[in-house]
Amino acid sequence: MKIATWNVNSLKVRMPHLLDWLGSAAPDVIALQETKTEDAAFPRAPIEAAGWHVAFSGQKTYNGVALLSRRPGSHVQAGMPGFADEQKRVIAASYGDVRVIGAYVPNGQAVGSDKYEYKLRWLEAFTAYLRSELERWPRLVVVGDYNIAPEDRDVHDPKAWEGSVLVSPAERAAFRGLLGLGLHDAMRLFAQPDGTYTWWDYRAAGFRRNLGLRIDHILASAALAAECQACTVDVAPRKLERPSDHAPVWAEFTPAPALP
DNA sequence: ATGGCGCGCGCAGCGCGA
Repeated sequence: MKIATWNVNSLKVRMPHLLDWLGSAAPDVIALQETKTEDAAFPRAPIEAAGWHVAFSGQKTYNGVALLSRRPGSHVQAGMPGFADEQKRVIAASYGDVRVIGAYVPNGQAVGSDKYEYKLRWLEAFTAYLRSELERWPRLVVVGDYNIAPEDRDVHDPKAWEGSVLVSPAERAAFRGLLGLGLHDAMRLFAQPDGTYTWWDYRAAGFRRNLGLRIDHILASAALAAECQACTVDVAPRKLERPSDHAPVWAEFTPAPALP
């Protein structure tokens, strides 16, 4: 089972890139972030015409998440129960016994800002939510734009970024808290080249110079981490005309064959 | 990298992203 995540930075604008990538990469499930589309205007037709089932939770202009899958999901849930939030940032569905949660973690804008405080509160609620989801769904994958670069090796210039939003100690502690639930960073299950990132600033030729951050992640519960065969960033779509500033990330999970 | 771009909204220029 191939599970992917991609912050598309506007689903409407990125539709051609998305459909191309779905065709070539052929994931079973992909989580999208920053669809920036209210539900009534969600462009289901071209997606369904390409053979995908969809679940989505969006709003005008900002945020918005979706799950696209080859087979229909069950137990679809938007948002986190018990955390009232106008901002559409979470959607979950199950595919067989595999639970997939797609998340768009708040950016936080600047350390100490109201948006940063909201980010930390949000991450606290997310941690509690994942704890309860793990109890119900031991085969859990949590994917999305976490807006956190977990370690210095996930940052092109750790000195320049030190202490700023996306790398601040409190954000990194929150990320470690997610790992502490028993989730595993799928990318780190395999050796990766130095300078493996998932986001590059549009400005200053950030991508060409590989001035990036690794902030999009696939976290897998122990049961699924044991079945993870690969995890990769596909930078190809970032090279296209009018790209998203994020690249898709995917992981392949294959259960061990049953003993004879 | 002080910013530089790209998005939505809406028709000018601003808020936001990371």
